[in-house]
Amino acid sequence: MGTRERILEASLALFNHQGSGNVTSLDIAAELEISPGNLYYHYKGKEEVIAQLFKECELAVGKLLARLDLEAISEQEYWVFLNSLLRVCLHYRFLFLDFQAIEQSAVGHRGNQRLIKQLRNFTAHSLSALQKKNLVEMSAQQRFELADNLFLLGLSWLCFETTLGPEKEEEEMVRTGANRLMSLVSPYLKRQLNFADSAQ
Amino acid sequence: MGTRERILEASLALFNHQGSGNVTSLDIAAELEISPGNLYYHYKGKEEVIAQLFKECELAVGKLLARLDLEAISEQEYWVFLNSLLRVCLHYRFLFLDFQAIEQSAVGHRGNQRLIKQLRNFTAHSLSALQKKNLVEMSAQQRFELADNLFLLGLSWLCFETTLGPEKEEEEMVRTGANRLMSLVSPYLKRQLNFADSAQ
Amino acid sequence: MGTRERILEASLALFNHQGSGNVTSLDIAAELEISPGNLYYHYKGKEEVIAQLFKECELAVGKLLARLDLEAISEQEYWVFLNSLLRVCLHYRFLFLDFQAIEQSAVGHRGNQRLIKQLRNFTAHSLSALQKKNLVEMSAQQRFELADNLFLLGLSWLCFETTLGPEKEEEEMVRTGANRLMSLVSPYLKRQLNFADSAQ
Amino acid sequence: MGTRERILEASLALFNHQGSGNVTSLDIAAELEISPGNLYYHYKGKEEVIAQLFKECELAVGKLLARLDLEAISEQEYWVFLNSLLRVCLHYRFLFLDFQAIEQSAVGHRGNQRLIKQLRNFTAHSLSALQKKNLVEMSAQQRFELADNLFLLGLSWLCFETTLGPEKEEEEMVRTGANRLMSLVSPYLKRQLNFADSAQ
DNA sequence: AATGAATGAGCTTTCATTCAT
DNA sequence: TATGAATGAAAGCTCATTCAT
Repeated sequence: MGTRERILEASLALFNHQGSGNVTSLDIAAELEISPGNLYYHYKGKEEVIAQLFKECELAVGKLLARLDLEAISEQEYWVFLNSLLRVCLHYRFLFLDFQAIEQSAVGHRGNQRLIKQLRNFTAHSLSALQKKNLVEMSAQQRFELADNLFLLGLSWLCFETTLGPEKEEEEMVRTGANRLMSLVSPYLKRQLNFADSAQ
Repeated sequence: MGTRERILEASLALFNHQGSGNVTSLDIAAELEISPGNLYYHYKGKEEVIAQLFKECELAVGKLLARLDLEAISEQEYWVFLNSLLRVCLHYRFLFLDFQAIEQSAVGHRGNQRLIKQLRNFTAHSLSALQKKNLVEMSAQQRFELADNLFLLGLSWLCFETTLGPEKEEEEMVRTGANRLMSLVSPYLKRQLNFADSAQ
Repeated sequence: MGTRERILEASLALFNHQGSGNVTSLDIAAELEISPGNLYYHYKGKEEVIAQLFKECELAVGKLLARLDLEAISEQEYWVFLNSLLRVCLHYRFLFLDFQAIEQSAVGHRGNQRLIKQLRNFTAHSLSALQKKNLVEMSAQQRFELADNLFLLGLSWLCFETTLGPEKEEEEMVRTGANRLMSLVSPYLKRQLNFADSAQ
Repeated sequence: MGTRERILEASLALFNHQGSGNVTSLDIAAELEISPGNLYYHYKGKEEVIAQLFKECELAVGKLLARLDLEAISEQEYWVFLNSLLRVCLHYRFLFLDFQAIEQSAVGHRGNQRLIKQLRNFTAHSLSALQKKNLVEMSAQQRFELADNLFLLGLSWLCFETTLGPEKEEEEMVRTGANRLMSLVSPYLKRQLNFADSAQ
């Protein structure tokens, strides 16, 4: 793997564990055992590394959402999709945990708003699709509130699982998160959804 | 008001708006138009200011929770209480928004865990009380999940309201937050709760 | 003398001797035996020090020129004045020697152009005054050329005296420079000017 | 053209436009679209490039002066020669503009002094020749002063034309410079010199 | 209590230069 | 010849903290 990629990888790991504000560019260089000059040869600074990671995350989320046809997919497929989405967010979790810091940086406001919008659209559309399939029963007001709550819980779950809770395997964390989200929807369901195959 | 208090006040305002990581001790001194030396006369540093604010917050939450007898209070009283609790969290919101940063500081881990525990206990006990009064109907598993979700939403609502959403009055924000929490409980309620008087 | 002033003084000396490009902010701090942090406490950086010195120079030149009434003064007075002006330029000579470097800096273009304009105006007005007093005889074209040449020689004399020539006392240098300028005018003079008293 | 030559050419252009101090070795490599390694394959560094350019300039000036027989040439020939000399100085102008920087470099002092000496000799000899031909009338003192002034103006004219004045064609600049120098001599001339043919 | 100049450690960044390929 | 990743020294700058007054 090239140094450019190794820098991203190591930075992501450090950012996720210590928060981007607690990691200096020398830390990253030291972790990779490269010189500070070499780091700056590949990226103009920590800012640019974060920006690149942000792009990666946005791209990954975008790709997932692009190929999603909420009205066509089965319940099992939806469950798999939800897990994938949370997996991506977990992978780039420092972006969500250090929200305020990122917000004030160069990537900043614009990028965040775009990403957030995509995720909020996803929760809203998910509920709409459920309703069209006559799987849930709720008022427009309830649907609106629930979509927001799902989105927020999707973000904060990261915080809970990584900062507050006990250490877990990533996959275990993803599953827990997805279940947590589904538990918000479940009281409105007309029947139990069938996730049998995938929710091993 | 004494300088010690003014420092806390100004620091809190700056921390809440810019994130504790983006505020230097000189910023605080400048805001108050006092010398940096004077700041250090009163507190050993930014860390100690944060620690003091943390203590204040913990104390405020503790006081609220101490005089709460969940089984004895009316629905209106509960509503009032919930608003008060969120008001306190909103007041000290940087503590929750900069969670990871605080976690790594001197106040750090211990304190956070204590505060978090108190809040999680509160959501769990609230649901227990509702159940004892036969106002909700849910399984033990559901109760457990819902308590966790309430707690998480209580935390993340802060992030949403202050960083993501449009600017609002503090009281407006508190009410929105409380409603958001209640919307999580409402599908399980046997009857609409009566918050009429206080939810002006 | 305060540290702010001592910084200016030491910087000016270093800049004049080594060229502003060959002096680092640490050099200045070392020269004064103060910490780099202290230097930055007083000035945001080398740029700001240069900007301040530039302002001082511009002010000094401006003050001299402001109280000059070319048509009213005697030949002796003019000679004294010319010496004063060259003394100021010599004092801040790095500004003229590192012209290109300054030009590209923050103070840069604007400031330089202003200062240059003042000095060029001075040479042009000087010749006009001489002509009004019927002391010189030249065509408009000649006057224009000579004014430009005087100005250029006034600038380059600094280079010659400090970089190329042998070391001299400042006062000696000033006198040499003034004589050099006068030697450009002398072929056009109808009679020898009387600087006797002051040209000690 | 070989890479060695292209490096000199590109460096000269960059140095002339931005000043040698504001051009890094990476800038030069980037301008040529070659790798920094390749630059260092041909020259040990920026210093050596400057040294080489200095040599070229000294050589060019030397050649011009070597084949000059001041007492034998016509007025037209002298005019052509003067233009050639200024053309060379203009071509390598950064050497004169960044005088102080060059002075402190490896090429430095020695080289500068040699080059300067050649040029000063030229102005002095030019005036002597004019006098021998009985074309000017001046005292020894005047001749000495004028020679110095011509030399200084020859240097500073570069600064004026490139940094201060409006943009011009190179040939236009050369002609302006030569005229400027002649205007210094003209008051001493017994008759107008005949440059008719060449001063198109 | 309060001031504000001073410190020094450590961070970010730049750049001339090297070296394996 | 040429590449371009890598190095390391040094510059610029920030900031928590101290200290004499």
